[in-house]
Amino acid sequence: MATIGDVARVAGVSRSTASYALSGKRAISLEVRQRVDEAVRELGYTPNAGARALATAQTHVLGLLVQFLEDEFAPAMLQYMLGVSNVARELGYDILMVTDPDGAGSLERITDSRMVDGVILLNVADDDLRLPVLRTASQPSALVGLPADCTGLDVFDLDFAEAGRVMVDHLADLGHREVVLISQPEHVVERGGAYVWRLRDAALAQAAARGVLLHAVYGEAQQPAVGRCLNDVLDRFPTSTGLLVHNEAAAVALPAVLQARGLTSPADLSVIGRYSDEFARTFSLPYSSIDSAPDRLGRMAVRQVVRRIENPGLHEPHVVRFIPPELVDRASTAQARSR
Amino acid sequence: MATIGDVARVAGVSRSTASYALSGKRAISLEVRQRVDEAVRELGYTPNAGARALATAQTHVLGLLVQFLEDEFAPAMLQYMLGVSNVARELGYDILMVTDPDGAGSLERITDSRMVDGVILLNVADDDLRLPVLRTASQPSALVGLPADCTGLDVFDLDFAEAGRVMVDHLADLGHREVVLISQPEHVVERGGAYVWRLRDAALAQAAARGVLLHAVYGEAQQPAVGRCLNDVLDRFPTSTGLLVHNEAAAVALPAVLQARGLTSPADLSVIGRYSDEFARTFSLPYSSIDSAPDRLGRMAVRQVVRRIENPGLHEPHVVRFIPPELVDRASTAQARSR
DNA sequence: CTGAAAGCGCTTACAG
DNA sequence: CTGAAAGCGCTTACAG
Repeated sequence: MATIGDVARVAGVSRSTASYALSGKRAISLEVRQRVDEAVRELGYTPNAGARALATAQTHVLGLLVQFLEDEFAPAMLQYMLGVSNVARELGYDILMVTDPDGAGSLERITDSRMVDGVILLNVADDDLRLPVLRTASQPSALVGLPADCTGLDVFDLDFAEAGRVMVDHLADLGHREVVLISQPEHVVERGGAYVWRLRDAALAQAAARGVLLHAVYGEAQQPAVGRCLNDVLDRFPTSTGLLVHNEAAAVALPAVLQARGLTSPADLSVIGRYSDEFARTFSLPYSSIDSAPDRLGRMAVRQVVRRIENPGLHEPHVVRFIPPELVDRASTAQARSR
Repeated sequence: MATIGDVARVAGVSRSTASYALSGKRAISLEVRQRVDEAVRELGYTPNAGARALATAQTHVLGLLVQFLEDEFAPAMLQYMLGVSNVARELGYDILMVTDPDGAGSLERITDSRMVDGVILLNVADDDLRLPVLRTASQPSALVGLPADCTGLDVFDLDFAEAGRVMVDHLADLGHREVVLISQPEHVVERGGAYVWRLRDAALAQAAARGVLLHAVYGEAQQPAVGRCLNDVLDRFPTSTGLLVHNEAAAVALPAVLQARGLTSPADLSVIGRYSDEFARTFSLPYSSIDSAPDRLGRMAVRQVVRRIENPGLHEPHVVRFIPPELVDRASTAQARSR
């Protein structure tokens, strides 16, 4: 493999001149620049990333920490990963993907060894073990998901509380008086998935305020439990006219369950989910939904990390940014009537 | 951040001794080893990955090239990615994930700049633009998926031809005389997805040999086209008693379609899919299937690349390895009867 | 506008 | 069993 020394020799200049000609960091005579460019072409020269990283203390790599947990629906995570990866590439960064179940350990490893310039954390838990590591790391980072303590962290998340209110308001406005909310499995909450109760508690409060009876239940994440759970809920709350689905696996399973019971939405049941547009397309989900906007959140997180990486001077205060929920109407809700 | 120089100073030894004490590459007195270990702990020392890569010409990073194409079902790719990522970690490698649509360009970039020690390619096309790049790269690589020309490449794939035969045999043995095969969208074939016709052609040949009338049709990859297509197929071939689904999106959509038409499997229709166990679980697919074994293929590919990386001496011939299809019985097939 | 030199943080022959 | 030194391939002050 050709080195910059080879380029310099072929172009008949010093290594520093060759380097500057390539980086454009100082003025170079047209003639020299052309000779260098020519040498680069001739040799097929590409700078060695490791050497550059060592010299500049910048790897142009971002760590992406994902966890695939049993009680979460894996395909939903993919959306976030792709969002992050695509934006990173636009901004000139590569992605080191870490799927290790021992997130904290891996995080420490990739930051301490300076493999990455910054880090993006997905599926953040309330009391995430990775956060202490992150706070002592010297690289900037951003979270997608809200932990209990945001001190010293940049955090991006959907405003789940507002999402809960929007869902309830939407059905209340249509005259629904009894509604069921199916959340993620209870285990997700125990593990620190605060978004579950953030949405649920706000929904409950709003329901109370609007005079709506809201039954909040935990769902399941894997089949066949999901299907059973949905049937169970429909059996237990026969007079409910609305269904809020804060659970991707349940949303995916719902069409078959409704069909089996001879129910149609919105005629028999008004349904609102919470998933991205892309997700709805992939699984052909016919329900209106609060857009979880994974691409947008991924984009915000990456941008923020890159800003901090590239402007080490500015010590801007850390931000906690909630994006407002948007209801994508797929005509799965209607005026309430009894089932 | 502490360097090995700091460690050496604190331990009162030379940098080389500190380095050897850590790598274990030469005998070190117990006392010195302890002093070095103590210094490492005290300073929280972690070797700088870039510097090590420069010195050893090994990054311990593997490139993982994935493409998310419109006409493929994204969640199916995830299985392969996780398989690769997990095995890589077991073997001490990190994953640089590249999702760039310009696979060839990205591949050249990460190999030429020596960001990776080796490369794993997913969704390989018959005439894949990335292959010429791979052949000139100095790092070893492995493909999951069979291209037209395997020269100089290590290739791992499911034996799709045999899979087609197994599917047909299974139904033929049960007395089915007319069967439909739904493949991936035609566009996948045009793009070079040879696995589609490898399975189809073998299925057609076997069907002819067994006296089975096999209708081979292309499916769709996205809703709502998938559902329409399935209904269409069931309308067009009303006397078929078996359905072979070589199309993840169609498999996911099938339960709802059958239910809507009042059909049950296997009573009304014997169904065999082709997807992994994990996929079946995630989507609650009740159909027997040829296991696509993404984890196993990922594991084989990574192992092979790592073997080549770590034994640069042995110039073993390249391998093209097909794994034999296994039918996972989920009781969705039965003796043929007319619909 | 260009060059010689130092330095980034490691590893590993070479010497003793 | 240990150390001094060279080298991996870049970048970037320092000098002219």
